[in-house]
Amino acid sequence: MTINEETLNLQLDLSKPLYEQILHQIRYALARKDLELGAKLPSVRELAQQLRVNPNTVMRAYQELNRDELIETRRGQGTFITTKPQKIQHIRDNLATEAVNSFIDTMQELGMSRQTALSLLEEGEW
Amino acid sequence: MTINEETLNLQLDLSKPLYEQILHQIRYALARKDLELGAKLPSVRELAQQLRVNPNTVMRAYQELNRDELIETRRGQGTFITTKPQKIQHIRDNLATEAVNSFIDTMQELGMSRQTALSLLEEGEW
Amino acid sequence: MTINEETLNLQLDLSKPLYEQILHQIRYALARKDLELGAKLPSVRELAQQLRVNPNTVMRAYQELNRDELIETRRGQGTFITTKPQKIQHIRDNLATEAVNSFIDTMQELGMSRQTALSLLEEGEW
Amino acid sequence: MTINEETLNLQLDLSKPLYEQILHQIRYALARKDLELGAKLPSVRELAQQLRVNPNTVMRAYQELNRDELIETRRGQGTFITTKPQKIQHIRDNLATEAVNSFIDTMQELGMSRQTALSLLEEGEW
DNA sequence: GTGGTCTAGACCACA
DNA sequence: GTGGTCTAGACCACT
Repeated sequence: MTINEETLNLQLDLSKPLYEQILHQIRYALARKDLELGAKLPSVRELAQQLRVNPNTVMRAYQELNRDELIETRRGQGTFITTKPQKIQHIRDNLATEAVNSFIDTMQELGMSRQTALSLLEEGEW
Repeated sequence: MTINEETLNLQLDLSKPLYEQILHQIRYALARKDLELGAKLPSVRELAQQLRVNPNTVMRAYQELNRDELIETRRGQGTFITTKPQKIQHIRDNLATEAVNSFIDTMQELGMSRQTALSLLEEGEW
Repeated sequence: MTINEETLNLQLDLSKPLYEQILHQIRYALARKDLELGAKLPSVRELAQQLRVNPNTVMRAYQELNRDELIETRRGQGTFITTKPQKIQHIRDNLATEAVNSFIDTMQELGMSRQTALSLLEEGEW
Repeated sequence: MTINEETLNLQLDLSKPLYEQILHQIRYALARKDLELGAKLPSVRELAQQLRVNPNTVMRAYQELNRDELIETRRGQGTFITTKPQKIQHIRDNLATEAVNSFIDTMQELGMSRQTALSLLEEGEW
């Protein structure tokens, strides 16, 4: 029912924007359906302390997740994962579609045929 | 033998770094093998004027392409596309590999199987 | 843990490209292993003020060091020396090899024997 | 008695300043004592045509050699190599000393001992 | 005319 | 406060 920093297992690379990394990793954990609906997330301060980053940095990530209604902040109670499975499904679909489109766009920008692109993908390591 | 702005057909979005867009678009045009080896690119000032950006912005893009030896600048003469086809092939391979890896990484981050990923790609619009 | 301008002790000659001199001197200080790994360099603005040059000039030097991964810049935090000793060793080896090759090339271009070159070196002031 | 472009055998890299390359190569050929004292050099126009560069570029190189009195331009007659062997010896010594000092400086800038520098040189390919 | 360096100063992104 | 992008405009180096 309560998610700790260990479960999130956030890995930060100091050379890249921290709030984007936190945002990205929580968003993908949600999309992967690894996290229980309605569960409580660590508080901003708590997470900030554990990650050794400025609370504003964590707050900014939470705010963006809030905007997408993937999480819900209840004043005085804390921050919780949405209870609406369709929100999760929605973001999952979006991220997948975005990845697909981006891949197709890039291959087209390189002037590669669908054929070629697929065969390159086959060769890739999964 | 001389490439004009029309051939490059650069499209700029003012909300993103301009020099990166110029860099990206010329790089992909080269990787697509659309441009003749050894051909002369528009001068820094000329392209800047046509794109309505500052010459320094164009120069920064050119300098980065120079670093990768995709183009060659000759002071007093202008900027030219490399005459070494292997440099072009190299960047083409790199960009394709990068796209493939990035796609695979993202799908794995979403917990999707190779199977699912491929079927999503099949559905995509080419 | 923090490096100041005094430690770097940069000497600028206004008749040569400033950013190259800053780049050169920091690069050699790193190669000399005079600077602590992971230490914070002066901020772009701070160093610019102390050297009485434009911040862009300092930034350009920092960016090139960044490209070689000798330093790492973290937006909002500052600029730090790499923590990877192999990067430092690598640049040290490169700079030494370059000096050796350049010397040999020049002596050969003058048609001097290995013998003669070495004896000239012996006479030189160390 | 007359030196042609073949004897000079100039190799130009278009990506670097042309006049410097011409200057450098003639200067080193002289220092190497490869060229006969008093011999006639190709005319500015002739050399420019053969190298496919602008005559001004060749002229600039000749001017600098003139300044050092390594060559002598006689109006209406052409350009000739100096007849004074001491001028040639002088430039030879200068170029060698410069190479030696530059090598020593660089090694010192890398904090390397005379010992280390010499052993690196021994390893180098001659 | 072509590229290269530098400045002053504005405005944005991140912590 | 720290780095990043962009502009306008000056001056230099090379062909």
